[in-house]
Amino acid sequence: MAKFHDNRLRYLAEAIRAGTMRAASENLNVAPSSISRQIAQLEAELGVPLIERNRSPLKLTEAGELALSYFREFATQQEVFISQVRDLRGLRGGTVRLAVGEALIGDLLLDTLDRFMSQFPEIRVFIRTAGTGAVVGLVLEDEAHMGMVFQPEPDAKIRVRASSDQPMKVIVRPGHPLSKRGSVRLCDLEGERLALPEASFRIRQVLRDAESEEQINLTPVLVSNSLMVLKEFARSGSGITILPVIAAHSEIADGSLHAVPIDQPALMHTSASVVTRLGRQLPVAAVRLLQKIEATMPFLPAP
Amino acid sequence: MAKFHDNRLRYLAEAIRAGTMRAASENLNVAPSSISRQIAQLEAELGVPLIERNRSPLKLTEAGELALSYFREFATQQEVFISQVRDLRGLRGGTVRLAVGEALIGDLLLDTLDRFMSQFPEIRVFIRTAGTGAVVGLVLEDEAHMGMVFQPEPDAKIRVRASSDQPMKVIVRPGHPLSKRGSVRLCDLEGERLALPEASFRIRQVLRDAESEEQINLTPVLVSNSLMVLKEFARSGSGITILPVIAAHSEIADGSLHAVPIDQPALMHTSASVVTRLGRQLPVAAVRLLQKIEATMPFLPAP
DNA sequence: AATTCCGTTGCGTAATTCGCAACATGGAAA
DNA sequence: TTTCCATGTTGCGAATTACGCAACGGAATT
Repeated sequence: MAKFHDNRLRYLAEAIRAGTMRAASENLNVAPSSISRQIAQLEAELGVPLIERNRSPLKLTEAGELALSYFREFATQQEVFISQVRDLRGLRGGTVRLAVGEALIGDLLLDTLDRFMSQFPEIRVFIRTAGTGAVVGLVLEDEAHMGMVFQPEPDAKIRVRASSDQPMKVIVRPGHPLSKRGSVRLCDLEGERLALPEASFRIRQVLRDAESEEQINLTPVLVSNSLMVLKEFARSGSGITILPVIAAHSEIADGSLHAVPIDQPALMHTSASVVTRLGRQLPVAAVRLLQKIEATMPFLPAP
Repeated sequence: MAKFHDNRLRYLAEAIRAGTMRAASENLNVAPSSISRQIAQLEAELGVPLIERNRSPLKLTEAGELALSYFREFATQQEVFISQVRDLRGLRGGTVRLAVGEALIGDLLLDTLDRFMSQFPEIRVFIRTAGTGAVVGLVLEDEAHMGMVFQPEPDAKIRVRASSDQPMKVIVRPGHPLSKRGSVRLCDLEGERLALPEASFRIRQVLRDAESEEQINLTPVLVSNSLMVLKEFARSGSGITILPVIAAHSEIADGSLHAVPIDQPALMHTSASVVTRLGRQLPVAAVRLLQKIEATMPFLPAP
């Protein structure tokens, strides 16, 4: 009977992640020879090559892909198990790895995170911010337990645990002519000095869809990869920007910015979601954080 | 980081299954000392006792239950993985373990199984017959990949993959007075000489529910744990019996027995189901058999 | 009180895995 | 083309780990 000493697969996974066996050997603090041997031995046991030889960076064969996804499943299961045991011992520790889209990393999230961490002081939290696509990738590869993203594209391997409406609105300085209006249409903005995120941002993609539906073309005068810059641009009165409300939550709350609804279906029905990989069990610590987020933030449980 | 050399958990699982470490040591062909040591070491790594000492047969602690169910998950995942690799190598082999309720083990199943086995000659099939409850138990403990049962009780951990209506009917010899009628009511049978399965059979339990709804009491003159005996009793003309139609499928098809519908909701809406453990992935071989069963037998895909 | 079956522990042995070093190979730069 | 650098692979001795055998202590049964 095969004995998949977990090291075999772990070495394989790290070798792929790092690109070369030698890099993996440093990350894992083992000799390169061990990596090579264990992978070769695993191939012998399975009777199938797992990596394509004579290539750099390392590339998996079809069987290798199977092995890697099996290892990921195995690893998350083990993580859940040891987490449950720890919890049963009364040790309330644990680790949560969270990936957050740029638009959502604001006071709203940080406040609930603060409360969470003071309620469970032993739980360590890792937060990684990235673009929507990268966040989804981190979740799919089990490098993050949960992801919080704005308007993720539907994906069969992604499970939406919670989601809340986050319409995109025009963000203006109080006193700006537009701030008087109850709502604006997209074409009303054509004359305005507009600041927008870079084209890679999901916010921008959603906006582009709306533009083509309205058959107009918005050309920004300022483009940035920092939402802070966009908001500062609006606050200074130099012009306006368009963001999901959560991205400017605190500024809207303290009155330094004002949000005007846009009368455009594609922009009104956007939402922010908490997502996990489909089929993945979460460690106890992650479950607690998820519950906290569902309870504290204006998120509604998914159907 | 913990290294759960799979042996540790395998020894624990077998020790529990067998009841004592010594019995497990014989089943696994290892010294009893190894069993004891590996379990002790696992406990040390986890920091939690897994079995209650000074007890015979061995009993798991709460953490032990966690460990065992983790091991089961791990084992089925590994099985799926090696099965996928085998399949990818072009070796069409594999093993399917099937648990079948007594009422369903008839020509219908055996014929489709025959066709399946000649289409995939390299796949080995294990069939185990048992009562409805035992079949469900085998599925829940991963000792069978799939179970085929008559009217299983709803269970949160059980997933119904397919199911077909299998009403219970009166089984009589052709020419019997009842065989002329299009349907009978339960009270019509009170005077008849009746043969029924033992009280432990699910068939009998369903029937009992129907009796109390109609407020009558059927007393059999013959009780057996063999459905064959009941059918022979009816065929000889000594009396009648009540069975789901699938249990007498071949006899009804060749005309040696006749089935008369019973006008009683609880008996008309019974069904037979193919079930698996919720969340369990199936090896390729098992998937193939499942597809065959869905396609060939009068089963409809579950919603 | 004697017996039996159980789990546990000490100790020497066998099997795996590892690190170090030398070797083979392939692609990029000179 | 040749040189050179980084990578994967293999040989060998050391370290770690799992194992079998035998003896021991405890609990239940006869």
